[in-house]
Amino acid sequence: MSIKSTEVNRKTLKASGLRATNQRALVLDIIRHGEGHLDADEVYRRARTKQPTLSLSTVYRTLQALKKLGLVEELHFDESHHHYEMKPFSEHHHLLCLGCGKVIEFQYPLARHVKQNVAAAKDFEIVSTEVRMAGYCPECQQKR
Amino acid sequence: MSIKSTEVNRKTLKASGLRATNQRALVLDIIRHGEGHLDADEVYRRARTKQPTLSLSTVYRTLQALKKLGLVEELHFDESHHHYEMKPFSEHHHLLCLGCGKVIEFQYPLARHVKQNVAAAKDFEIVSTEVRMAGYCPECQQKR
DNA sequence: CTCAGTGCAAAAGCTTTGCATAATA
DNA sequence: TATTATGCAAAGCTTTTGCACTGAG
Repeated sequence: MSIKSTEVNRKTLKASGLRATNQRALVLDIIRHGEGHLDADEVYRRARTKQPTLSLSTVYRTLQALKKLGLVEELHFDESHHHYEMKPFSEHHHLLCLGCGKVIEFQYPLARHVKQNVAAAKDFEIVSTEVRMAGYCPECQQKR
Repeated sequence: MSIKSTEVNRKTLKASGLRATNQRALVLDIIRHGEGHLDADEVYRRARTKQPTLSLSTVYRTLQALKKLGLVEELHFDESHHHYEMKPFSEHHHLLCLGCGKVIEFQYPLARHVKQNVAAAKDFEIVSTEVRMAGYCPECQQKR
């Protein structure tokens, strides 16, 4: 974590009305640079390398706080735990490999169109859209 | 649970290579007529009214078995537990109300098209597609 | 008769919470 | 200084597992 990104994160936190603690700046930084989809435990393990006294409860509490602020998104891929990532400005979607668990993001430009259609048909005010696909990546296709 | 539906379920189970126990027939029946999205505990509670000795572990084990067979689908809507429903022949998708938690299913005919596009672009062999949207239903829009 | 399936109880994740202490604004 | 946040430990929920017993084929 660079000094600079810490600064940015502290500002983000303050702007959101939260106290800018080292723990929160660190968690935010890890998710920001997390490339993909970190679960709480992974965030915890990475954070401990920088700040060994940090507790898992703080990670969970921070994740909840960031989620509530809309800074971070909680994803439900697999069976038993959640993943977190920075909330994107352009919506993006996920491709999950059933063989190796790899997650690939993709853009899906038709999403807005679908959203409008469904909103009109169901009289729903739609806040978010997610397309999830599962299958086998090239590597795992060969293995089978 | 009618005699008839029990019969159907027993046949389904046998055809799948599982032993047709009363517990399994009952669980399958509950999901089949479950209108929407039952979690394990709800299946358990409903099942106990018919068969009070049934255990929660059996419900879980049956759910896993049915999922593995592809008869039942496990959904990941909210935070801490799963929902189950019969796997449809035509893919369908979900609209979740953030106000009241109601889940609405909808068809999305473009899914196949999207699937082909993504499969081609990513060289992925796609097994399943799910579109999930979250927002506010008409009732909850008024309340806000 | 044999083996798959069940019930019970205990364990195993993941996540949340109570409370005293520490740090921020 | 007045809160808000943290760490620790304990509890809570959902789900899984070991084992002896039961029931389906």
